[in-house]
Amino acid sequence: MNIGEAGKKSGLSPDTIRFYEKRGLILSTKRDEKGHRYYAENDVGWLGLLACLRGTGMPLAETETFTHLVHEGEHTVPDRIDLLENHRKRLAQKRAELDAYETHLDEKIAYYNSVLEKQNKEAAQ
Amino acid sequence: MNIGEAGKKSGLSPDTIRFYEKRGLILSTKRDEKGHRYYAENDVGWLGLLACLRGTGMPLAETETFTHLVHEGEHTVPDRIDLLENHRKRLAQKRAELDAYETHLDEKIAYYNSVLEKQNKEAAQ
DNA sequence: ATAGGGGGTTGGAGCTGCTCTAGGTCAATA
DNA sequence: TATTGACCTAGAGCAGCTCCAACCCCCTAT
Repeated sequence: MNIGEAGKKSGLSPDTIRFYEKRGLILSTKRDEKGHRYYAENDVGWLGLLACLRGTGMPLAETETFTHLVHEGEHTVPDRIDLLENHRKRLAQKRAELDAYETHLDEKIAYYNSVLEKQNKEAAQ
Repeated sequence: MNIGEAGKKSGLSPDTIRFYEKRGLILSTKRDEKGHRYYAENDVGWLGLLACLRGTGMPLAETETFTHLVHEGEHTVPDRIDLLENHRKRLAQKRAELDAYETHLDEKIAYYNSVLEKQNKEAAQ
């Protein structure tokens, strides 16, 4: 499939895929006779993983490290697990922070609604 | 309190606070006789709200809009509610995406652990 | 009294990670 | 045939910080 479809399936924009390719984050980068990139289902899986890692806040440099590990072969599996588990821990922290922010936001909305109610009451008098 | 303490309490770095000030996002920007910024408890509350909005992904431009509404006075309360509720909806979407990514990540880790186990079994033979 | 450390100030450069633009090729469609 | 649309490239632009140099002021220790 072409880069547009691969983008839709994986959740990355074509621009982002090309950018990642330059940075060495793409495992397979084949071209057809027109020079256009094409991807197999498998490749889209990899793109989806990149989307997942980046979308959960893994820095690009670390995503690069992970890609290198994958390139190096099966003996790097323990290192990959390490890297992903560290990332998962960070993600848990980030989620806790997000929860706190969400509560804060809800409280603010509730507060503004109470202000609005008070304003309406006063206007009715 | 000074900018360092205000930063710690609100979750923003002093650099970020100064940057927001340039962008017009800070309600109160008083200085002491040395030219140093100082903040009251109230101001820190506002900084904390900024941290919350930005930390949940509200674009800076929209945060600016919100600040302008606050400056304009109490009659903008309905607009503020609108803005915050739209943001909350976006946040819910973002959270759903994050949940999906987290599942994806966990699956990947589980997969790598199964690979590792298989490798260990083969090595033991 | 002076040297060092720890806080603050400024303007501006640098960084990350996209995202968009200009200028081009090719294939199909009105 | 001309326009539409999807791809290509190199490189500029943008968001949102983050860091740096160069400076000021106050305090403590030598």
